[in-house]
Amino acid sequence: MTGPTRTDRLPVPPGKSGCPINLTVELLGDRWSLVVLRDLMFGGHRRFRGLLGNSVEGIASNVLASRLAKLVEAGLLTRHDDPSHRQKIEYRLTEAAIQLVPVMTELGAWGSRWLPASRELSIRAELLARGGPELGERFMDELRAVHLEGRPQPADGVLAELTLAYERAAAGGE
Amino acid sequence: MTGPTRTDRLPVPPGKSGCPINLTVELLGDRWSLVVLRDLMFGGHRRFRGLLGNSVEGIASNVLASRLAKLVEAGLLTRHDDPSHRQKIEYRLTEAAIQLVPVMTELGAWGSRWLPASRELSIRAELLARGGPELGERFMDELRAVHLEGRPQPADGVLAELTLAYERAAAGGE
DNA sequence: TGAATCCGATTGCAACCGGCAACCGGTTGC
DNA sequence: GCAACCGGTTGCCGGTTGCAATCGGATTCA
Repeated sequence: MTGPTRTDRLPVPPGKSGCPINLTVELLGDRWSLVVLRDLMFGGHRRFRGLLGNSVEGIASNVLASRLAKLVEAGLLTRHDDPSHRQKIEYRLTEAAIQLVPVMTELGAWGSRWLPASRELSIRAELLARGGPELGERFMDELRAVHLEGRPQPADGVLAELTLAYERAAAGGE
Repeated sequence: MTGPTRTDRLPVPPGKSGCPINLTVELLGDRWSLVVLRDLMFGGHRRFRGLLGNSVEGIASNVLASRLAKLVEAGLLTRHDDPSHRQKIEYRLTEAAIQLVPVMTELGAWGSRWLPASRELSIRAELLARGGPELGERFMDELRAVHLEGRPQPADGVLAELTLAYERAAAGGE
């Protein structure tokens, strides 16, 4: 149930180039879009303040606001009010965003191979890459359960495994 | 023979974040870097004028110049003088850039699924994605032969197959 | 010898984007 | 009532980007 049919395609206004790589770069090729999506996928944060403060890189609030708006408009995120707290807004990944998991996996694998990534953070990326498409599918199913169906984050899921491995490395390696 | 060892790592000046995804986005997450690499991989162009004029999107010459310089400095491209023509300069992919093939594959697959990519150009992306890691490895070996060892572009290689499929689609579909 | 052409860029200019810090109105818990 | 917290907004500024014109050198051709 992962392959979209024709009607699943997002209604994006036509650019000049029909090249799929170029279109993806036009949409996500900036300093922050993929970082925001990364934090929504792996960081567990789903609200403005969480995304603002807890990322390692320190995005500015105006940039975060504009990126969230752009990603919502592009159909990669949805906004959800929290009924218990009128001001709290949750951003959830859509199916299109969840299907970016393989892209993230490859980006992470490449970066951990060729760029000076920290060992702890590389471990998550390498685990995910080594797990192959099967692990990716499991992770995507987990994201679907949480972001599309609103289920709680499972304590024994893929993300928990990755985080555990990261924390073990951070504790043991430093 | 594709996994780099420790000494293969590029000497990139340390940023603030050790996250492999963020580092990759910092390096390649702009409007043009991946497009230039795409044209070097799939377009067959290896010189300034070819990259300037033959891409669908129309990059400006100053931006192309600065991207090429950045990619050379980052270790993703190398410059080669043409002995027969002192002004002609060939840009060739390095091993690090060649290993971006899986990233390109996933970006193309995602874009062709979720963005309004043209059918002809999507066909190449989908063929490459459907070929799985085996086709990716074949393509990377082909790129190694051409860009690292200086061999001529094989007429029966992966790129030729993809281009043929694209041309068939362009001719038959329009 | 000279002119046309091609080569990899560079320059000047305007628009835009990102980083920074201060601030906003509304909501919640105490 | 009040401090803390919520998702943002505003203004400022420097760097980056897009765009068009142009550059000096190298090659080709007559």
